[in-house]
Amino acid sequence: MKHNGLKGMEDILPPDIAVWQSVESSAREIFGRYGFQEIRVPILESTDIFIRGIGEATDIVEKEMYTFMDKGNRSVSMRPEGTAPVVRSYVEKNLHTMPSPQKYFYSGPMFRYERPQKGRFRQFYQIGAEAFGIAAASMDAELIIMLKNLLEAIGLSDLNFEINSIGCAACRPAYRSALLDFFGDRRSEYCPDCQRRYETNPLRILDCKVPQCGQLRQGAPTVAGYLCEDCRTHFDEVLAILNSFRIPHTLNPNLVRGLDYYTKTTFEVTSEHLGAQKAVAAGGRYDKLVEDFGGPATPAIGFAMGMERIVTLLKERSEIKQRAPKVFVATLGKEAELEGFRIVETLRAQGVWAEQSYGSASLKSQLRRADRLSSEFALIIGENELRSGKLQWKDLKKSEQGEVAAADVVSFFQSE
RNA sequence: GUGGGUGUAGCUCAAUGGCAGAGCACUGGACUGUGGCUCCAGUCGUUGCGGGUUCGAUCCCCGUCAUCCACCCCA
Repeated sequence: MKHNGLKGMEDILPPDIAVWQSVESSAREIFGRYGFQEIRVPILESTDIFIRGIGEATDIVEKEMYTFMDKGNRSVSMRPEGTAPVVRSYVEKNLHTMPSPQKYFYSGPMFRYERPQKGRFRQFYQIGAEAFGIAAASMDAELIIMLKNLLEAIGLSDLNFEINSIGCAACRPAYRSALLDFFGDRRSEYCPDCQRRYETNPLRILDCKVPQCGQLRQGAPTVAGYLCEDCRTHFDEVLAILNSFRIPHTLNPNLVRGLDYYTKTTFEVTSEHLGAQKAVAAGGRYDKLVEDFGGPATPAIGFAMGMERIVTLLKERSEIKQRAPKVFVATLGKEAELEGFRIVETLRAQGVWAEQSYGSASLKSQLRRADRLSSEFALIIGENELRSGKLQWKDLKKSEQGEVAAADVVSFFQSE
């Protein structure tokens, strides 16, 4: 009986895994320089932290969560994103008592029950960063610059940075009602999805892809005109810093983040080389969330990167190189086999990747295996070599061969 | 949840209403202790599954499942 993995759940195998590891280690390295420390939070959380955090009326909460009752009859959910659990932890562990800002990053799987498509999976991996305690625009800018530095470090420099401000609790209601007024006039002419959005999330009408809707919304009020004094100056400062650091970015007044908790700055990094799911990273400020979770009023901002999408781009850009052993030890006869095993272990103990041939086979087939592993060298041990104490080495790339004393094998391969 | 494309060997894909194929990969040999290149041979299939039409279906029809892409939504 053959079993299949679940829909939208992918295996990550070598050699791809090397790309994942290199992105993760770059993230660790660069986040570290910015003072972001790793935080590991559970995959399973009480359902209500996502309802509170992401928003009751969002698709994620309404229809995409893996939610079930545990054996204690509590409703639990597999995390569909990382911010809500981190905020829960920040509040629960009283991390606001630590010096501000507190900066954290996380890495791991998220789960959403959606139809898979290019760049979208039911289990997908995010690396995210969250900074708590600073309201200043320099925090926004620092986070965006850090993200850019990371993406460039891993070899992605042709990405689009889009940025917007969606206001705060003080100014968003006015903007929202202005939009409702505008859309309401010709509401029946919009697509069915937009008519639904009119009720659920009118800001979404702004980035509807239906051409008809694009026409109709010409002249719609923009968020810029409705930002309050505080949001306006904050956004201007963010942009001013990005400009002074020469960080290319596009103002996108239609950039609407779907999660309820966002305030003020929102941003998204997209690629032209992906399918419809082209956002490789996205984030924004969420100045009210900590308070909503029962903590002290604490401004915060964060982002998350979609690992699969980043790995897709990196794989397009360069061949993944297979790891290959330094030396493959081929042996003939029982005695040589044991001696070979000893040498392999000695090499490994000294940090050299060595492979052995596991039992008897013709020398030909052993060398064929060495070649298939792309081993750099073969080391041949047979009766002659045992007798003389001189082992045959062969450089499989250059097709050169020579001998080396058994006692010198380690230094030979270490220096080669 | 909605719409469309695709399901044939381990992989990439042919084929015809009439015996299911190729390339790659794999194993062995040519080469008895020397890989790659070449040549030769060999292994691998309920043509996704179920039903229907037909003398006969991998092909046509219906259903179903899987998968991919797109919508919705989102990293």
